[in-house]
Amino acid sequence: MRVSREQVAENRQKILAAASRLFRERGFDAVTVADVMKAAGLTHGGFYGYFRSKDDLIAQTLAHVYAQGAAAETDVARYAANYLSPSHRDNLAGGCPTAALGAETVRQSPDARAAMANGLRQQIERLSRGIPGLQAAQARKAAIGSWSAMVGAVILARLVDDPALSDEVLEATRSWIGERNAPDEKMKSR
Amino acid sequence: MRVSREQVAENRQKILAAASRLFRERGFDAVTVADVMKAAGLTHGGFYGYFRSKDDLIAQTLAHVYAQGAAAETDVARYAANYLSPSHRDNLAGGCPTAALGAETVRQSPDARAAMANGLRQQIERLSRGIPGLQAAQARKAAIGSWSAMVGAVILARLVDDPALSDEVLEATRSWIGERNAPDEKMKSR
DNA sequence: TGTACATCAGTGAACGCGCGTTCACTGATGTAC
DNA sequence: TGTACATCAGTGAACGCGCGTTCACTGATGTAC
Repeated sequence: MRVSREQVAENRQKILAAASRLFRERGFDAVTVADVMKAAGLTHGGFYGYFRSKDDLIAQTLAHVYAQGAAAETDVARYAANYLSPSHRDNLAGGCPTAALGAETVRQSPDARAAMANGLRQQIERLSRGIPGLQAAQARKAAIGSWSAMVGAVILARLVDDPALSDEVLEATRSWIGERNAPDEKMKSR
Repeated sequence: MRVSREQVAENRQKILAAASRLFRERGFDAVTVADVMKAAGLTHGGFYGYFRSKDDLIAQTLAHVYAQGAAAETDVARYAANYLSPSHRDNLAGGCPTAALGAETVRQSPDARAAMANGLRQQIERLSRGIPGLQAAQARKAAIGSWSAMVGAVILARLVDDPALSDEVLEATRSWIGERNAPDEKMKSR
């Protein structure tokens, strides 16, 4: 049964949205083409009308998720407070794709890695603008360091099975980043 | 053909060593039981004499890799310089298991997560001792923050397809951590 | 210490099963007149 | 604008294939005397 052009465009978005959530939640390998199509309300046979292969879906999903993520610009401390919250840690499917999928992407196709790398460049620039009172080069360095710490902390907090330690990793990293990027408070901590 | 007790113990070590390298290099899902046994010089059928299942192998491999990793204690700056080097980034199979497998471990068995969590506790304590001139609570916080940044930076540097950006992520994070933990140099950077 | 037998580590064929992918078919949409 | 036909998005069965796991068998090791 053929479907209208608008429906095709809409189905494409549904597939990408479903893939985006499922990949983040379970990882690339554990999600099947049939899982994605079912979550998008379709059957698996139609998949190859939209994508050349599962690898193609992975690359396009990453490109899609970073293309729409031009989030509002805040300062690093506020951004980190949200990023390093327990609710973000517990929200795998809806959370940061870099924290959920970054480590697996090393072993994915060149297109998938390129999409992830673009997401990283975008994020470094966004965070650089959110660090006040520093020269551009210093701000960029602080953005990279802060982002590394945020991504690492969420990954560590997620793998830990002890809730107290998991909370501590988030909170300690948030505080540590804050001291580093807010010169006024830095002195008080000593 | 039966084999001596010593040979059994040695084979067990070979299987764990092979699994440890292969898992870090390709991830848990992409490595097959047959791959591991072949790398250990055995055939796949014998696997279930050593482990109850592939999940059991994963958990025991993680426990094994963290049990032997009681590395010498250095200060954080020196540790970070090694950890954030291009050679560590490029050495997936022989590098840090947390950076290679941490993100995937969220979706693994409780035993696997417990082994990873133990590795994290061990690492936090080790790094805490490597931060001079701070109270215990402050040193622990700095250890957690520094470790988050190291793990995050290696993951980001590995996924990026642009060598210059990858090097920059490592170097910026190394420098950023150094400024934070070495009070003398911190002032010069402003 | 030497011999006879029981044990069991390792082998490789075989098993279900689920995956990515293909394909003949269907019927609603889009187009030509 | 209405009608007739071509197009093609979606369906679901089917395909190889490789995976984790099982199992009957082999023959060297360990043990009892």
